[in-house]
Amino acid sequence: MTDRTPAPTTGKALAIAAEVRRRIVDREWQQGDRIPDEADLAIDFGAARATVNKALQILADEGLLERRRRAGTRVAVDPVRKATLSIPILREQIESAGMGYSHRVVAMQHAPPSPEAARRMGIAPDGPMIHLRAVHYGDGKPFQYEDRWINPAAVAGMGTVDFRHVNANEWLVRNALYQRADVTFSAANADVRDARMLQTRVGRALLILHRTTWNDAGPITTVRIACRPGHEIGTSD
Amino acid sequence: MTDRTPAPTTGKALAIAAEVRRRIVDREWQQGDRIPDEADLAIDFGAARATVNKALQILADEGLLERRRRAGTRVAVDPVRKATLSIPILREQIESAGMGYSHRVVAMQHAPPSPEAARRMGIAPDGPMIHLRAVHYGDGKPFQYEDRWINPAAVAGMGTVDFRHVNANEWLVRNALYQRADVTFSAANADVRDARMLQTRVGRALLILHRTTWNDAGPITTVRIACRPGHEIGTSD
DNA sequence: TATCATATTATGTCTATACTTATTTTGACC
DNA sequence: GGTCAAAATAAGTATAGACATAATATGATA
Repeated sequence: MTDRTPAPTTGKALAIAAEVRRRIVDREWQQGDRIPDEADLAIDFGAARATVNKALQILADEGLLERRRRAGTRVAVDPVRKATLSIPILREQIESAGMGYSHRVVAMQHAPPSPEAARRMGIAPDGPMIHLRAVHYGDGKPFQYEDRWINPAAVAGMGTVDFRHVNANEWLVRNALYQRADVTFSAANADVRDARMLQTRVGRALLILHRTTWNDAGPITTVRIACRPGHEIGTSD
Repeated sequence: MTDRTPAPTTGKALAIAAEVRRRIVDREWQQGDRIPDEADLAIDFGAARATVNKALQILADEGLLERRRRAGTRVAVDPVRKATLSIPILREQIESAGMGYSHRVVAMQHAPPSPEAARRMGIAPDGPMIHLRAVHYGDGKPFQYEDRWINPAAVAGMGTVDFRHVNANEWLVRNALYQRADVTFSAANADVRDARMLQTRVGRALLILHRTTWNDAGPITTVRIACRPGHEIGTSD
């Protein structure tokens, strides 16, 4: 968090991107300004146009530039930069923190999805699904309580898996690659069940993460994850 | 094969990426497998190696492939795919929902940062900063309560701005481009002040967003945003 | 003056080639 | 068998050239 290399200058394209970024941040090129075209920049920087193109693409992806054919490249007026959020497998997170990971399935049954689960998956609440509730522990202390619905129709071979003994998240990550995912953050006061599972008081504010994934065959799984009190999830860019 | 175009496959590189993604998702190439090298794929797909390289880079960025020089390209064992989180300007969010936006500064003073603010900015809590508290409304109802510290040393010309009348977030977005940002999500029970500002009860679970930005000159601003009860922030990929 | 077809232009994309770099293979040598 | 240096290899990156495409600028026409 503390080391902040101002110029990650490995590679000519990245060096050019860094220099252009500096000019924008230092307001040499102001918001809304048209910047020189790729051909000119290529001459200025002594690089091929393809290299300049790559550099400017990077900055456009960051949201710092807006590019349109023929119209040229402009510094974005409202530079909404995007942060990348990666949700690692909890086991790895816990183990990389030097703690021992464990995991306990609290309940498992076959049932039609709850109205909310069906809404998140964007389907009618009819077909039977696997309903799983589990707690993840680090060094014996509860870290996350998950309430998950799994659509057996979405992945072949799911019928033979006993999710009472297999970590559902990890199995799904490895065996049911999704094509689209949806993640939302919210907050909720712990209800009786949340409080019991996470060993905290009813009413404590919990960070709630809803995650739903889909593939060709439809929704794969939707899960509500309640994080232990005080937990933070961060993205850095 | 060729008549099946379900994905927006404009561009040869994107088409190749889509096809490789399909092979992975359909498990023709399994996790951990080494896939053919760029030169072979270039022949298979009838493309230049640079084009295949671009396609595979996309998938590596998505987290679906792991690439190492000389060692080749493998399907990721734990395909942790990344979601992109973009935090738009609240005014735009509210106005695009067809609501009227307004904004009220509750307090503004010059003071050394709180210990927590200093910690988030990674500095010693000494120099004077601007401390601002404001509420953002949509159709007169409170949407977010923000508690912000601004470092006047980080941006030239900040001294002349009266943040009582200017939207600090928008001014900063336009005038203090950052080079690094840090965003974390957490949850908190509304304290007396949160509850008053957001017109809710003490103890309600609130989604809290901490956001800190830096440039060359050091930290620009750090803000704690308390969202109205029930608010969700989502990312989709 | 307004409208529409045409030319122009900046970015988008692909290609072929070349060279660089990290890593693994190999093989000589002890 | 073990060690280490050299060869081989696959990705990383850059380049010049080419054509495609979308948007703008221009000029002819009504």
